[in-house]
Amino acid sequence: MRLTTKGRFAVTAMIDLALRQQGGPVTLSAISQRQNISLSYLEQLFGKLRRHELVESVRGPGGGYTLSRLARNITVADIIFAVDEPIDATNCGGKSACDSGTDGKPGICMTHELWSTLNRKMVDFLDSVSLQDLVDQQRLRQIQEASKTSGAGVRVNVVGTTASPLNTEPASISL
Amino acid sequence: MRLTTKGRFAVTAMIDLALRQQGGPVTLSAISQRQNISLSYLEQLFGKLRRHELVESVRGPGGGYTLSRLARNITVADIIFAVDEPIDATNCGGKSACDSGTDGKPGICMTHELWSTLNRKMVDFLDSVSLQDLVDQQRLRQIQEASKTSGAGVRVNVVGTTASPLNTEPASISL
DNA sequence: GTATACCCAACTAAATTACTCGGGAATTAT
DNA sequence: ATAATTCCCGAGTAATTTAGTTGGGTATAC
Repeated sequence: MRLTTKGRFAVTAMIDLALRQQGGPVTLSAISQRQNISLSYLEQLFGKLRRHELVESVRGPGGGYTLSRLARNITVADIIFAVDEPIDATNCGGKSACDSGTDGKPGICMTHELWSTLNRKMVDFLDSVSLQDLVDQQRLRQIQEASKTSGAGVRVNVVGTTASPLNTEPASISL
Repeated sequence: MRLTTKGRFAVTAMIDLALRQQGGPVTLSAISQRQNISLSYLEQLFGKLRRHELVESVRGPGGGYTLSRLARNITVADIIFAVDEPIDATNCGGKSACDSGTDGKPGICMTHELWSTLNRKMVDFLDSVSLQDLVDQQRLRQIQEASKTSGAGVRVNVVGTTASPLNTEPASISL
């Protein structure tokens, strides 16, 4: 699992899409302007997202992209794997004396195994965070931002946010 | 936080160092041969690790590198940050109309904020995994590997492994 | 039939990765 | 002293990735 700015672009664009798609398909040019990502780059990313069946496209005027599943059922790991196909982590693949150290000790090829546990844990973690979690978090931020400018005291009870690694704050927040 | 093969090389080399340093300083050429990483590349990585005070160097014959702290007190996040200094995640830094969307809605600059929660959670996770956790995991694998070849039934009680995200298996394993 | 919008392939500049080369400087052993 | 070992450092470099451009298409709504 790699984690680069490419994956960040994809996740950011998917959050933008999830936040806006209730009004019909969202165009890439709109996402491009809002998120400041070049249109052609978005086209490439969404080509991969579509081929991995995370989004669906509608052509023609009024067209754009929609999520092909509920945001709750799309994980960050799904998005990152779609745009950033995994590389093989072996760098001694049949190359040299892989299973014998030079010091005579009964060496095991560590390079194959050392990273795997951590990598699997990372994937598990990113798979536990859904797009909906990030959308909820973003909506919370927007509400908090609005409260700072208005100054009016409003109590908002956020429901439907299931327990997730991202929801460490209580669901009911005072504004 | 980026997660590339560069960070994987650094973590792998640090596990190798932690596994061997009880016999004095470990040379980079030994790590290079065992882990199949070029010596000069290791020198660059360990230059950064040393400047971030994760390792200490001893020059001359019999020299090499040792950990500058206990493996328990070095986290994966420490290593990755040392070799892969973080980039700024803002791509609209003072560039254009950052706080107003083109659709007239009271847009907040999402690009600044969208990734931050996930990124912080990733850092928290990688900061919860210590080098010692990975060493313990690797030692367990070596014992399990040895038991497959010998076939003798031995019960090993692994102590001193504090609870961590990586130690999901019971500490006492039957071989 | 025209504007919208997705679709696609090739190309490119800049950055990063992983590595090589060629020297130093500090330390130990002889 | 001298030699061997090992860290230290900077410059250079081929391959890859990133992020973007260009220039076309195709499907659809009006």
